[in-house]
Order: sequence, then structure tokens, then C-alpha cells
Amino acid sequence: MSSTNAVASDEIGSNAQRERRERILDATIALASKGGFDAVQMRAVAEQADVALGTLYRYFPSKIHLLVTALAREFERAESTLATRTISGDTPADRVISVLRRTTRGLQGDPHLTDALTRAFMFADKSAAQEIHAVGMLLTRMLTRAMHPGTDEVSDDDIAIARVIGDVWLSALVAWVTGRSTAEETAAHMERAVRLILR
Amino acid sequence: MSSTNAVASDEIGSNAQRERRERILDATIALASKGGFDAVQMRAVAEQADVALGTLYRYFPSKIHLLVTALAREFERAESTLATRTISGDTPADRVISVLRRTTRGLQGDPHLTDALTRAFMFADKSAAQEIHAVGMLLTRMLTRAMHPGTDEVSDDDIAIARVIGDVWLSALVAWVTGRSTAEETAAHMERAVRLILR
DNA sequence: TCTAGAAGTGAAACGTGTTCCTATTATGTC
DNA sequence: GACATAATAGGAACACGTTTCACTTCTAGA
Repeated sequence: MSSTNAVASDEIGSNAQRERRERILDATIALASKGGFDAVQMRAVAEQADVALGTLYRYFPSKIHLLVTALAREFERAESTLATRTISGDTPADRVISVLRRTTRGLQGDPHLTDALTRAFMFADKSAAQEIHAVGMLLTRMLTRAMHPGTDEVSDDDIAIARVIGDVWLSALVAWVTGRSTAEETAAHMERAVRLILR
Repeated sequence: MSSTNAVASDEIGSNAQRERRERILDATIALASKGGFDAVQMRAVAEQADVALGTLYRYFPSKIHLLVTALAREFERAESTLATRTISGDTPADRVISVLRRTTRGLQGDPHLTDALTRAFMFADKSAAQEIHAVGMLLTRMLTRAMHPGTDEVSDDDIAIARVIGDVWLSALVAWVTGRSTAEETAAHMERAVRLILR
């Protein structure tokens, strides 16, 4: 580390710094999982991670950065787990729906965490563009792999399709976490959208 | 009005109450238009509308309710203006794109207002479901009318298509107001999505 | 080993959404 | 017109994200 800059996500610090960073992200996920966006209070995160409030802000410049970074880490783990499985389904639409169903079910199994991460995603501004983009790439890869398993050739259309499905997914998640639609409605809407787009 | 309930949106109060309500919404739009979500500060709204802070909260239980209600009013006005025009374009996709372009341009002409209203929309929870639903219906009607001008017969597929386009639109707006994509990228993404869905 | 600068601590303080409370003013009923 | 009740004003107070600052501890290089 040089100068007075904060500890950026892609720089390598000392072991102590890496551990602090992980502790902070762990505390964030734990609090989010227990009580959602509102429960991730900066003082509480600092206390649970055993760092001072000022230190927390040195590592993450805002609550949104903190949550989006935590989201990216969780998403990466989930995606790498998913990547080891074979995807069931005979058509691209079936496989995409299968993947989305599994992922959506995972999210709905931890509603508070989903609430926190979804809201953070929606509130993230330009300064978190890098993390947001990383998540978007993971999602795109996940969906294109479901559409064309076994190949790495991805057309522009495929990417556009993946983005549209991602958009619908995000909107559906927002509607779900804000209590405006049920889990069943969310799933049904997603499935319907995929069949419309991939017919 | 009876008992100690607040002044609900669909109940009819006295003239003074209606006028206060309108003044509050006017102040909200004015402040949002000048400085976006952050500039809509409850104390500032109260002052500009010439009501006490407590009164503001009696009319609208939260900043989100306030903004979503203001959004619904603006959207209704815009939609009724749009409804009087004939829509250009030879295919459903062309007409939908034409409508979205005009509307998106309108929003982008007042970025601060769009910022405030988009963020409010994303943050709205169940207690604002009614207002959110009203906006969704307006959007659906706008899009189905663009797809099939002159008829009122709307299939389930048409509604599903309109919802998907609405979802993509919302995601694109969020990306735009948070500075993660430019106006041009937003427009291009929307157009591409519509052509994918309505091909 | 010594030392300068970076990193961390602990706590106070500020801004804004939200709540609460008391005094004052409208409003509708007899 | 007098009264009961609802509505409003005015402002204090609280919660949480964020900033700031003085002080202490760690760490890397001479």
C-alpha cells in the first residue's frame, strides 16, 4: 500500500489486512442474513468484525460498496459451485429455467440476505461499477452456459438475451424482496419471460 | 375523514386538505427536478409546501410513499398526453421502440427527477404496492397499445411481453441514473431487447 | 534497533429520515 | 354561539450513515 489510499479490492495487502477484510465481509453477510439491508448497520458490522468504525470506512467507503462487494463474493462462490454441475433440460429454454429456478430458490432460502444484496445492487452508483460489472459477467456466463452447454462460442444475440433475462430477473427479485409479489409469482413470471425470449 | 387515520390517497378530504396534498406533491416534484432523490428532503418539502413536518408525515408516511405517489401522478399525466397521439411505425416492434424512445427521452430530459422517481420505485415496499401497481398498469397499457393500436383486445402473451419490456426498461433506467451506462447505451439496449422479444 | 509514516482505535459530531409531544387552530355538531 | 374533536404548527429528540480528529500501534527501511 502506498500513500493514504484506502485498501482497494484488487490490491494485495498484508495478511492482517486480508484477514480484516474477510472478517468484515463475513460480518456483513451474517448481519444481512439475519435482518436484511437495515440490519447491516455500519457500527454493528465494525463491532462484529472487531474493527473500529473508521477502519471499516477505510476498507469500504460506503455501506453500498460493502454490500456490493459482499454480494460479488457470494455470487462468485455460488457460480463456481453451479459450474461443476451438469444442467438438466433438453432445450435452451428448459436449461435456463432450470438454472434460474435453482438460483432463485437459493436466494429465496435466505430472504434477508437477498433483500440486502438486491437493494445494494439497485442503489450502487458509478463508483461501484466495477463490482456490479463483475456480477453481471458472472450472470451472463451462467446463462449463456445454460443456453449452450459445452461450447464457449457466444454470439452477440446470446449476450443480449442473457442481459434481458438478467434484467427481468432483477426486476422480479426487487418485486419479491419488497413484498410486491410472492415467490411463486416470481418464479412463474421468470419462466414465462424466458419462454417468450427463447422461443 | 374519521378517527385518527392519516389522509389516504383515495379518500376525499376537505378542499384545504386536497390543496395541501397538491402543494406537497408539487414541492416534491420541484425539489426532485432540481436535485434528485437526495434533494427531496422532508424538511425542505414541508417548508416549500408551507406545512409543518408532522403534517407532511400525516399525509405521506415516508419519503418513499411521497415520491412514489408523485411518480404515479406524473406518469398518469404523461400517459394521458401520449394517449392522444398516433404512434408511428409499421411493426409492433417499431411502434414500441418509438413509444419507448419518446418516453425515455422525456425522462432523460429531467435526469434529477428521473433519478428520484426511479430510486423511489426500487425502494418501495408492500405498503406502496397500490401506487406501484397503478404505474405498472399504465406502462402495460401504453405498450400494448403500441403493439396493437386501435384494438382493445389484449392477449396474455401481450401482457407478458409488456411486463418483460417494462422490466428491461426499469433495469436500464437504474443503470442510467446510477451512472453505470450512458443515455445512448440505454436506448440501444432497450431497442435491442424489444427486437429480441418482438421478432 | 531506531524511526517515520501508514494503519488502526475510540469517540465525538453532523445530516437527514422519522417519531413524538404540546400548544394552537379548524371544523363540524348541538 | 359553545363545545368536542380532528388537524396543524413548531420543534425537540432519536437512529443510523458518514466524517473527523487526536492518539496509539504496527511496519518497513536505514
